[in-house]
Parts: sequence; structure tokens; C-alpha cells
Amino acid sequence: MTRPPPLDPFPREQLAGDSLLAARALLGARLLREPDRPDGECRVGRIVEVEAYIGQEDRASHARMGPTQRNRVMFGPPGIAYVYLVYGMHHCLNVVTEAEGRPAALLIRAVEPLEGLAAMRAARGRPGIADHRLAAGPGCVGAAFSLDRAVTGTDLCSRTASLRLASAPPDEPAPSIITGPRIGIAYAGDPWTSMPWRLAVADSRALSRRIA
DNA sequence: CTAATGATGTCCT
DNA sequence: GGACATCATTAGA
Repeated sequence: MTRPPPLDPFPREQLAGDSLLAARALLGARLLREPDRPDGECRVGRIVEVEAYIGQEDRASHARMGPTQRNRVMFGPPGIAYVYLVYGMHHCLNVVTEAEGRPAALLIRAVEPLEGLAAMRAARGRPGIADHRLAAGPGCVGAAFSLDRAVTGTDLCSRTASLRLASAPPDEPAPSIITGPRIGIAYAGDPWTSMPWRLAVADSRALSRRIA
């Protein structure tokens, strides 16, 4: 029995530039959550769906009204986690992108479970849910990985953070990517509602819903 | 399969 | 006070 080699931390340079390029780089990468107890299992999933929120001019972005108490990490350096509460009950995970001073982030909308499925299922509190649905939706990702606003500020490119990103194994083929408009942002108006800034792995079963 | 609906707390004006 | 980067369930076609 040989264990697979440990995955490399996700390179911050891939998040520091254009958010749509960062989104393409992040699809296929891994999200890791260390166990919260010594006997717990590590939760690992493959990122299969993201949405980009780019700049203060993006009327769909939390950054649209400038820095506030909630959104301030979006204005900081790339690779940092931004978790917010939506509809009073769901925690959504974002990865900050682009240079410090320019607010942008990628919302992690869906993750394909790879390891620690029992822990994810327990955290979700839905015993009968299918494996590929455990983290299929931004609120589901938050629940399956036990995220809350305290996670905001975590450096996801760190090698040791309890929540972090890792590159896919080097022998894994790059995923085929499809795009479509972002979900749930009708309030933003055109052209923001129609920008194709939702990106997903084409053949994944774990998407939050159909795309393109 | 699609459409409608209620639960819920924080944020910003 | 209004709106919200959602989800699970229910009802109906």
C-alpha cells in the first residue's frame, strides 16, 4: 500500500491576475479541509463550478459599493478566503483574485467529493443524499466543508491551513470547460446579468444545475 | 421534469 | 425596511 504523493499547494500566481483565467485554473483543483477531531477524516473535493465577480464596476459583486465591513478582504491580496452568509442560512466560499486593491473573487459553486464523504454527509445532516450531490451548490459546499464566516481571511494557498486549495495531480487531464451567465443576480441588470462568468467542468455530475 | 414557497439573519440605506 | 451570489420540499404536468 503506497499512498499517493501529497498534492502541491495551489500557486498564488494563478489567482493574482485576470479572474477568468484564474477560474479556469481553479477548475479541477482540490479543496481540502483538515479533520476537526484527531480521529476525523480529511475532506477533499474537486472544484467543478465557479463564478467570477470582477471589480467594483460589476453590479453583481459584493464589492459594488466599495469596501465595507463584510467585503473588505475582496480588496486585499489574492488567495484569501471570503465567506459570507446568504439568505440568513447558507455560507458561501469565495477565493479572492487579482491584485491587492482591485476587488475580485471566485465563488465556489460546486465540488465533486473525493475523500471524507462520511464527514461531508454528517456535516450536511442529510443521511440519504447521493454522493455527487453532497457539495453541488454554493450553500452545499459551505455545509459539506463546515464553513462559516470565521473562515474569512484564511490563506487558501498556505500549505498548512485547515482549509486550503491544492493543485490536481500532475497526471490528471485538464478538464473541458463550459461557461454561462451567473445565477441569482437579476438585480444587477445588463450587461452584468449576461456576462458568461459562470464556468464549470463540462462532464461533471456534481454541478449545481445545468449550464449552457 | 418544472414551478412555487418558506426558512432565516446580516448587510446597507 | 428591503433585499439577498440558496436549498429542500411540495405540488402539479
